[in-house]
This record gives sequence, C-alpha cells and structure tokens, in this order.
Amino acid sequence: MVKSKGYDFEEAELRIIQLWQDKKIFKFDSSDTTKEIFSFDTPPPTVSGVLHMGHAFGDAQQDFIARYKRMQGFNVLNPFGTDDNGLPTLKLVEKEKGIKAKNMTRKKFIEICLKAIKEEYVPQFLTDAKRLGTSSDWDLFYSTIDARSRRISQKSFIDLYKAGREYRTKAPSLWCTECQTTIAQVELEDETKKTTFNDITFKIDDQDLTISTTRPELLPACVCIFVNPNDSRYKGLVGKQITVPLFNFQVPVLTDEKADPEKGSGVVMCCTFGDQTDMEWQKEHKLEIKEAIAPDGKMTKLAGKYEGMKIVEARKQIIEDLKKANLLTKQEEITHDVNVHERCQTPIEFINSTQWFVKYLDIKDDLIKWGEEIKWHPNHMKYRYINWVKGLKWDWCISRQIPFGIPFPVWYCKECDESIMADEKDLPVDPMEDSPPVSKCPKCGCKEFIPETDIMNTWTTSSLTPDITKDILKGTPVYDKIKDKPFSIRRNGHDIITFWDFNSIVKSRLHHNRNPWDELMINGWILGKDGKKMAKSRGNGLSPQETIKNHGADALRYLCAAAKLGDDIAFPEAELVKGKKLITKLWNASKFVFMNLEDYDGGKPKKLEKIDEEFLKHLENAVELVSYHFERYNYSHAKEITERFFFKEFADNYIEIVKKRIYNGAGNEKISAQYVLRESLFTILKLFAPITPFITEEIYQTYFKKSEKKESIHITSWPEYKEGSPKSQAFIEFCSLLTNVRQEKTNKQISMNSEIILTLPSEAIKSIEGMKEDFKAVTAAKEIKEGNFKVEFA
RNA sequence: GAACCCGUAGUCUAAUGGUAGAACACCUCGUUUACACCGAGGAUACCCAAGUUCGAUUCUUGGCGGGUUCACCA
Repeated sequence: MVKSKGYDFEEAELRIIQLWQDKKIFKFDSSDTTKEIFSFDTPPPTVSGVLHMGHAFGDAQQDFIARYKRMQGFNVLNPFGTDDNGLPTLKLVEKEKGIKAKNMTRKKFIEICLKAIKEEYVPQFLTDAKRLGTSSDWDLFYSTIDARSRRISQKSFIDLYKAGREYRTKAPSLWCTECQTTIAQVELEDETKKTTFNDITFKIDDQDLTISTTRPELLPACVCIFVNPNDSRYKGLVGKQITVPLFNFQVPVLTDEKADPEKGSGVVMCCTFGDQTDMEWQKEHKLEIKEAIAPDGKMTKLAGKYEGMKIVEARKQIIEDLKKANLLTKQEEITHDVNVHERCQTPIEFINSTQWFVKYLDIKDDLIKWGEEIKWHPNHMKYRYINWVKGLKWDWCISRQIPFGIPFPVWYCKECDESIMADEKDLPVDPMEDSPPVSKCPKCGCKEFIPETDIMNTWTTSSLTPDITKDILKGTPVYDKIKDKPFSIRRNGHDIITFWDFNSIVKSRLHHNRNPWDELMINGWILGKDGKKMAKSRGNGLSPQETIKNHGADALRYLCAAAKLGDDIAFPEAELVKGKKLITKLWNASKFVFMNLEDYDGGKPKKLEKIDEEFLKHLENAVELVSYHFERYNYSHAKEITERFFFKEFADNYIEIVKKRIYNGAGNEKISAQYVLRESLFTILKLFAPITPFITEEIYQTYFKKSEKKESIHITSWPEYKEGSPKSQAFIEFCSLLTNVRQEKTNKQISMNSEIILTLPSEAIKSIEGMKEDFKAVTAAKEIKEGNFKVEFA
C-alpha cells in the first residue's frame, strides 16, 4: 500500500480528476450570484478520431487562464463541445465503419453517424480532454449535431433569410468532384502539381492563332477568346469569329484588360469555368455558360466523344487528338500551384449549381471595423483577419450536397419554386422526413412541395457556439445576465481565424448587432520535433495520450506553457523532463516543509524574524509580477517567473537559510520560520496551480486541506499583493553575499557545510544587520570578523 | 505580388535604450538530516548595414535569412 517516497503521477492524476468531478469543483454557478462572470467560448474540436496534440496544446493554454480567473474569484463559464456534423464526420464514419454514404439510404447513414458519435467519438474525446486536466464544466456540454444545435442553426438560417441576408441562386461555386459537394474558400489548399502548358492552334479566317492552356479539356466549354485591347498584334482580330479546334464551333474574339500580353501568346481562351478570372469575365461580358464538367468530375455530353471521361483522362485524350490533327505546336512541362480540397487533395472545379449564400460582401468595411473592436491576443493576429476580409471575393456558400449534417429547414413550391421556411415552433425539422408548415403555396396555391436535400456547412453551426452555450443556460437565474452580452473571450488556433472567428463575427453581428466576445485569444501550433506540421504522412506525429501516459498531464501542460500565446513551437521534448523535475522538486520541498511543521500549531509568530519578513516581501513582488503576466494571458512568462522564484529564491536560498533555525531553533524564531515556510509554499503552489494543477492539488490535499476550508486548491483565492510592491533589497543583498561565500567555498574545493571563519567588509556586515545569525547558519560560519572579504577554515 | 511574425550561446529560449537571464548539453568541484530526478561554481550568444541617440541587441529604414497567411496560377 505504501507508495515509494516519490510522487506517482499516474495514480495521483487519475484520483484527482475523480475528485474534481465528484466535488464539482469547476461547476459554473448558474444561481443569481453576484460573482462576476468570466466566460469562454471554447472551440469544439472536430471529432476526427482522438484528441490530438494540437487540441491539447490549445486547450492547455486556455485552461491556464480559466484556472487563473477562477482563483481570481470569477464565476468561470467554461463549456465544452464537440463539432461533429458535416463532411469531416461523414468521412470519419465512412473510413472507420468501412461504409459509403452513397451506398445506403440517407436515413440509415445518419443513424450510423449519430450512434458512432454518441457511443464512441464523444466519450473518447471527453475522456481525453479530462485527462489533460481541462477545467471545463462538463455539464455545459454541446454537440453541433444535437437537437439544440440543430434548432439554433435552423433558426439562424430562417432569421437571416427573413432579414434578406440569404439568397439561393444558381451560380458557379467551388466544387470538389471527389466529395461531390460545394466547398468554401477556406477549405482550399495549394498543391504544387506538374502539368503541361499546351500551345494549341485555333483557326481564324484560315489563319492560325496559337493559344496556350493547361486545361485543353475545357475546349468544349470555350465561350470566347480574349486579347488585350492594347496588344497591336491582334488588333485586327477583335470582333471576328474564331474556330475552336476539335470541336469546330465558333466563338468571338473580345478584348479585356486582364488578358496579359506577356503570358503565353497573349491570347487567352475563356471557358466556363476554368478559374476565377473566367468567372469574372462571364459576369462582365455576359457570356453564355457552357458546362463541360459534371458534378462527378466526368465530362458532359457537351464534350462529345469525350463524354463520360474523367477530367484527367479527357485532357490526355484531347492532347493526343490535337497532336494527331497537327493542332498542338508545343508542349511545355511546368509545375504550378493548383487549388485542392484540403480534405481529399482533389483539384477543385467551378461548377454551376444552385446553392444558398449568406450575403456579406457588401459589409466588408463593417466587418473590418467590428474585428478591430475586439481585443486580440496577441494583437498582430488581428491583421490576419483584416487581410482575409479584404481578400473576400465570394459570398458565403453555406449549402453542401452531402447526407450528414444539419438540414436546411426549407421546402420549395413545385410550381413556382417559392421557398417555404419551417415554422420556428417546429424546429428542428428534417424537410426530407417532415411536412412543410403550409398546405399550399402562399404565392401560387400549389399543394406540392419539394424538400431541400442539401445540408448546411458545418461552420454555419459552429459559428453559433456563443448562442448554443447560452441556450444551455436558459431557465437558470444567471441567464438574464449573459443573454445580451458578448462572451468575455474566445480562444482558438490561428488557423481558424478565417473560418470560425470570422464566421462567428458575421453571425453575431447579423443576428444580434454586437460582437460575440470582447477578446480573442489566439494560440499557435505545436509542430513535430522536426519543426514541421505534425502529419501522419511525415511520421512526426505525437499523441497526447501517449505523452500523458509516459510523463503525466502536468508535464505535458508544463510543456504547453513553454510557448508564448500565438507562437508556433517545435515539440520541445526537453520541457517534459524539466516539467517532471519541477514536479519532483515541488513534492520534495513540500515534504520538507511539512516534516518540519509537525510541532507547529499554524499560528502567527509574535514577531517575524527580519530575513523571514524580507522574504515575504520578496515573494509579494513575485506574486505581483506573475499576476501581471497572467492578466495579459502571458502564462509562459508567469510560469517562468514562478519557477525561477521557486527554485532559486525559495528552495536554494530561503530553505537553506532557515534550515538550521528549523532544526535547532526554538520559540518565536522557529515559529517565524515555520509560519513563513508554510505561507510561502502555499503561495508558490497557488502560482503554479493554473499550469500544473495536479501536483499542486496533490500537495494541497496531502498537507493543506486539513487546515484550509476549500475542497480544492483551484478554488482557493489567488495570493494577495499590493500594487507596486518592491523587491526586498535586503533579501537580495543577503543572497548575493551568500553567493560570494559559496563561490569561495567552491573555489577552495570545500563542502558547503564545512565550518569557516568569515571576514566581511563593514558595509557587508551592515547589510545583514538583524540577520547575522541566519547568515552564520547558512554559511556555517563560526564567527564573522570585520575586514577584507576572506573565507578561512575554522 | 501583399500582409503579418521571427532572426540572441552547441541547442531551445527570456528580458532590456546603459553589465543580455534561464534550461538542456559541456567543464570544475562538492556529496549537506526535502530532493542525485542533488548542490555550488565556470566557459560560451544579440543576422548585416545605415539612421535616431551621449549610448542601439532593443527604436526607425533598408538588406539578407526563416516561417505563416492571403492573392496569382491562360
């Protein structure tokens, strides 16, 4: 039963998690308490297997602040959710279950997804998050697919529709032919691919005209040819008809400034749609739309004999045929970046289809202004947001053509296509299962309706987490206090500023005309040991589960505190060792303190010995500094100051100074040391508590609990300090003199406790006035004489 | 092409308009009734250039190098 003298982190951490849970230490107080609220809007991790190192990194950094705020006396609202709808979840279920959504009914597939989420994915995520020591109120849990989220998300859709902020239209949109759905601008990734730049001969008035393209398979979708209006070479061609090779139809030659005379032959073909520019041209010049590529990535009948071929296949075949017909004059190997879908690496296409959009291009300036009203930590992350908003080219396409997710609460009139929104009281609805709220179309009277089969993109819902969290608290006394207020803060990684933060600001502004939060805390990324993004393909991934098992959650959290907020960091493995060393030292120092407190009744000494008083002063200064940095979410610096103070000032100096008095002293001088040892240790533990909550809790439970009222160190109050509390010069001078003596002993190669006769200059003797006995004790000086500095054997 | 971040010992980092502080690694010594997962000490560092300044690692500008994001990608 008796454990070895050391601290068994695994046993202790699991026991402490249980304790926190049993005593509901992190419960948000939803009564009508007057305690000031500090609220977090926490990123619901995408359920994609298990909690990964990136989650742990960000969650830990948020938890440092959550715990600090709680000890500061705030009523901390710290919910936890999981993001488990839409494409990511669909892909995970397909992979894990070995099934394909398209091979079964939608109903069946959804059933399988919901079951897996509820029984496997979410419980696993919760277990992992708890194991890290995250101080969330687990009763404030939401899933972005649960009924509440579905209701809120659908209501949001209906409200924005009524506000004229949403429209449904047929328009070219970013499309993944693999996933067969529209995707958003943010879901794109660049990939460098090899391809050929082909010089193709077009015929115009029996003349040959060379046009270069990387996408000859789009020839059937060619709608016109552009030359630059200032390009004298082609002036004569403008307005004429040109024949598209192989397909032999005619298109006009037009001019546009965007045609670059320097590129290729200076002549460009416009196809609907090869890229962004094609789309702009189509709009500006009111060109016809030709669809050569179908949603499944195969050529349409517009492509004639190439119909049914996949894009790449068709490209190859067309190039072959051009060669045969002597219409290909040159082929150049090039590498270029193409936009691919981040989830499947498929090059995206622009496909013309009917989609729902949230209109926001008209409020770009406001969005920038609103973003600037938020306090960003670190501040420079704001510019990523601004930069993103400035670059927006599309309204927000929110519809996705996949079976799993939150359905649009809408039906369409079979006759006139009028959108029939669900009744709010019926939400959440599934139009594919439920009936519309009206029996006939209010516009044309038709009695038949077609349900929307698309679902809403997952960010449409996760951008509503502030509303979802508040909804959980509906009906409690605290609700009125939070319902019309922004959250105090949201924390998330810098990679989702443009998804989650941006979309959340959009929604909050459009719905509530206020920002969703006052502040944003943006965490960086934890990279592999090689400094590269962790990826299965690189084999540089590390799992938090494994790390916690081998080193403990405290050690991992300690590691996470090594990076400043917002900074990316290569996994600093050495920090785990450093963290464990700290934990061991805390344990041993506490053991020492309480070993020597057995005859101490907890009372204050009549009078503090001078060095004890000075040390407390010194500590108060450290508390102020640490608090200063925590207040600014600068937990890494707070940790560093605490650590330095603990190792250098407390363990190496103060403990050594009072040791002899503790061992051999009696009466007030001993009680003074005992009092200060206990108080300062407690203070130091509190300063560490947000970073390493387990070891500090274990020490609290073992030694402090019986004389303190609180159930956990994490709900004790943060140590007090006076503003502008100075360092103790007396303590500093005392220690610097001590260092001189130690140095001399080291130079003389004698042990630290060998007795000496010490000669000190008069000003040095003056500086230790009132602390002379302690100085003699810590240096093992039998006597102190006045003169030039000298250390002699006794 | 644009925005932003970053260049400090062998490594990873901190602070700072005036002596640059830790940790790991390295060297020397000591083994003391909390701790050998120890203690005391030592050596080693501000990317380059110009400017502001009495003084710049710090502020400004330019360059070089690394990174992230956005854009372009006929």
